Amino acid sequence: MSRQLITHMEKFIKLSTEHQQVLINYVKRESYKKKEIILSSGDVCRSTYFVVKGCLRMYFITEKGLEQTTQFALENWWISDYMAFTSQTACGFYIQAVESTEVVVLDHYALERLYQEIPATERYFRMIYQKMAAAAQQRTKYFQDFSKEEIYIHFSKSFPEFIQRVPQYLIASYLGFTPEYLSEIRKKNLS
Amino acid sequence: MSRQLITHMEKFIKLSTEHQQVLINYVKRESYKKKEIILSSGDVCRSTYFVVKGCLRMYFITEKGLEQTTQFALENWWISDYMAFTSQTACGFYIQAVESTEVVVLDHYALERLYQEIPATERYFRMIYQKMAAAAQQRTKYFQDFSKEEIYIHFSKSFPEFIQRVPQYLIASYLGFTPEYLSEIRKKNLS
DNA sequence: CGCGACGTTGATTTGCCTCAACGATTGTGG
DNA sequence: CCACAATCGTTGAGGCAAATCAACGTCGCG
Repeated sequence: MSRQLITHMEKFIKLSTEHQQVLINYVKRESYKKKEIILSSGDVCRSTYFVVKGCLRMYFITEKGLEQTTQFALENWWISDYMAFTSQTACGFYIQAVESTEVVVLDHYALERLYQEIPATERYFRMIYQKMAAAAQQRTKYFQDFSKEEIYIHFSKSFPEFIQRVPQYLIASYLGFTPEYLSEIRKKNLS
Repeated sequence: MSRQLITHMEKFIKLSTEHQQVLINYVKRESYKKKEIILSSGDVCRSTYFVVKGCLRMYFITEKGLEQTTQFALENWWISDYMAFTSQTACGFYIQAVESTEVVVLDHYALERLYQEIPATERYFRMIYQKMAAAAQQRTKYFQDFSKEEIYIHFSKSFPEFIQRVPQYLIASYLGFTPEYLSEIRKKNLS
């Protein structure tokens, strides 16, 4: 149900039952199987996705032809290509289900209507984007401060659930190094 | 004057002259000389800064004791440690003037009042943070896709004004490599 | 004019990648 | 339910991009 999105929004703003109904009418629910592609590079990015259950990842294809993961989204996270979503143009990323995943889909047109009909949603997304900007600053800091080995150790302590749920080669791809090197790091740090 | 901030906001939202006055009463104007520190790591991050004229940079001190630049802010950009600003806690970055710089300062308390008194500001900042999130995604992509040499070439083409205004060792620090290596790249690519 | 900040150059070192090969585990069709 | 294939993780040899270290120009400013 879209209930979970409403619960999440109510951590930030109040929504009357009437407004909740408006919201529900504007969103879609979708399910994806493991490895299914939700959005392809080159498509117009019409939607932003809220993960209800499961895990998505965002990646792109490098000049050398490798998949490079840039983000994961677990439960209660939003994910999209925000540059392409904002301008409703072709996006430069893929979004794929890491596990079988249920999402709430909010498309650009519906969101603009929401902002008009429920001004409080403007506040909600202001806070969500603010958290994203903050997280990006922290991420930049860690990536510049630490060696690849330290990045892995820091990541595995900060987000142990990812180590459980996500295959190692995707972790490596996200952290910016090769599966081989990750393997070496793990051997050195076995506890 | 704070006029420039209002002009910037009016690219995104409408403000009555009355609201403009409210805004002006909530912000401060400040000037900083070249190399002056605006915010220190460890301070509570009470404000967000809008650059009217000049250039600021954000950096932190690495474990090895080096200054690592994470962001620049030219005219019409906002800058702050958004994690620390949101929670009103000690920040992990420094903000320093690269040139002599004039800013509009908006502190946390004033901003909360603004959101209440002028709901449209919520929309404005939603859009600003959304742009930041989008920019962070693009930046992550470039940094993972390109070699350091390609990063420099891409950066110097995308933001030629930085190459003019900002000393090379700060560019190097921002792009994540040493001044020596930057020098080598420049020699190879002189046109 | 002199000093400190900035940029350059070259020799050496290293963190991490590339490539290739081989186990282990998972999934799938017969 | 087994055989076989694909996917995933590990290991090791060799190589390269970029860092480190040290020394030396050069420019702008007090």
